[in-house]
Amino acid sequence: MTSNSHTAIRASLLERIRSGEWPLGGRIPGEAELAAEYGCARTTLNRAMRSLAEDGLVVRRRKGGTRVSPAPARRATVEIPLLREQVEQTGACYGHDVRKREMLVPPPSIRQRLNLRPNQKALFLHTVHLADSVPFAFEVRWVNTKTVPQIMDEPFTDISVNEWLVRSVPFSSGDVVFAAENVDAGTSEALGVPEGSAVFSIDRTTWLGDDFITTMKLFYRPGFELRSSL
Amino acid sequence: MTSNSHTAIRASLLERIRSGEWPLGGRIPGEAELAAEYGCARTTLNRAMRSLAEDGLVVRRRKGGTRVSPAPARRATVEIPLLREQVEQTGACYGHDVRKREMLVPPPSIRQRLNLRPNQKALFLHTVHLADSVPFAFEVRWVNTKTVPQIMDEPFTDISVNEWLVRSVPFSSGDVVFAAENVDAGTSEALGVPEGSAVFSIDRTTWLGDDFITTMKLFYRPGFELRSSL
DNA sequence: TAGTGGTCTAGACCACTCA
DNA sequence: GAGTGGTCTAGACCACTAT
Repeated sequence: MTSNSHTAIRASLLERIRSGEWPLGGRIPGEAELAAEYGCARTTLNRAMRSLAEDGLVVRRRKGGTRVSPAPARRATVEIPLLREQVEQTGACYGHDVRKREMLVPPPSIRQRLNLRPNQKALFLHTVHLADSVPFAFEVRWVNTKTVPQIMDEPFTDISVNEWLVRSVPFSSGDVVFAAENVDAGTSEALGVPEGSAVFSIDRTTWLGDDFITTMKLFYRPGFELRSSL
Repeated sequence: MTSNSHTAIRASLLERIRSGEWPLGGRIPGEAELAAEYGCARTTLNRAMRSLAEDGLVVRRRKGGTRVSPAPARRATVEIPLLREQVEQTGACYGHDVRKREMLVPPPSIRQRLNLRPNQKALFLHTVHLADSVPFAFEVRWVNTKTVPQIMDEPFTDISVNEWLVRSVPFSSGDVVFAAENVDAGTSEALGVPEGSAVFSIDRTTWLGDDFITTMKLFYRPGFELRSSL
C-alpha cells in the first residue's frame, strides 16, 4: 500500500466520487477548500486532483471549477512488450528465424510512409518468431537504412530485428493500428495455420524526430489476446 | 505550442536523449545539477523528469540516479469511445437495435465473473450497433441487476445500454481483452457478414469498487481498426 | 471583473538503495 | 553512511473563463 499524502488523497477523492457524494457532472469543491479539509497544502491537493483529471475522471477548468466527468474517458493502456518477453512470459522458449532479408524498392504505400525518394531501396525482412519452436508471430518489416545504416552490419542471429531496433534507437514515437484479418496464403504458411484463420495484427510505424525508421506488420498466431485494464 | 517551464524542460530533456547526448542506459545528471543548469527550482525539474519516467523513457531510482531506459516501454494508450461517438466520427448516422433482452441464469463462466450466486439471474442483452443502418458492431452483454437495479426500468429506445451505463454509473474500473476471431453463425448473421470472417473483438468487464456491474463482448464489422500512437 | 485552477519557487525532511 | 529522488509546504503570481 503506497501511503503518500497525494496518493491517499487521490484515493479518498475517488471514493467520494464513487459513493455518489459528488454526482456525475456535479461540481467538486475548490482546491483551497479541499486542501483545508484534508489539512494539506494546496499543491498536494492539486497533484491528487490533477492525477484524476489525467485519467479522465474529472474535468477541470479555470474559474469553472472541477466537475465529475459525465462520461469518463474509456482509455486503456496496453503494453507492447518485446516479442521475446511476450513469449517468455508464457513460459515458452523464444526463438526467431529470418526468412527473408534483402534490399528492395518498396511499393508506393510503404515508400510514402518511410518518406523515401522514388527508386530508393530499403531493407525488407520477413521474420518468424517462435515459442518452443512453434510459430508465434510473423513479422513483415521495412527499415529505412538511411536513418539506421548500422543495421546493415547486423547478422540478427542472437537478437531479432525487433529487439535490435529497440535497443539501438534512442527513442522513437510512432503510430499503431490493431486489427483482425483473415490470413493470406503466405502468412498462413509462415504461421502454420489454415488459410482464412482470424489473426490479430499490429501495424506499427516509428520515427525518430522527423526521420522515419521502420514500419512493421505483425501477425499473431490465432488465439492471441491483448490484455489491458481501465 | 504549450510553453510552461516544465513542458519546455521536458521537451529539452527528450531532445537530449534523442540526440544521443545521454546514451541508452546511460546516467543522466542529478536533479539538482540540471535544475541549476536550467535555472529553475528542483521541483520544476522533478516534474519534467517524472513525466518522462511515467512514459517509460527514463528509469529513476533513489541513490541510483536517473538513467535513459535501455528498452523504453512500448505503451500505447487506446481510446475506447462510446460506440455512438465511434460511428459518428466516421460521418455516419448512429442507430442501435436491441435484439434480445431477458433475465437468465448465466453460464458458470459468466456467473463467476459477475460474482453471482448459483441460479441467480442476470440481465442478458443482444444489441446491434448500426452505422447508416448497416451493422457496425454486435454486442453481447450481461448486467448484474443487483448492482444496477435501475436498469430494469430503462427502455433503451433513445440511448444504448452501453451509453446508459457510462452515463449512470459513477466510475468503474475494468479489464479489457482485445482479440481476433472467426465469427460463429449467430454473430455472422447479426453483422451480416459471411461465417468465418475475421472480426475484431473487445471483451470488457467492469466493476464499481467490489461490485461487479457488467461484462460485455463486442464484435466489430470486418475492416475495423483500433488506432493509437506511442 | 473576480474566481478558479496552473504553475513556479525556495526550502525542508524523508525513504530508499548503492557502495 | 551518504547520495539521490520522492514528497510536502507556504506563499506567490499568472492565465483563463464564467458571470
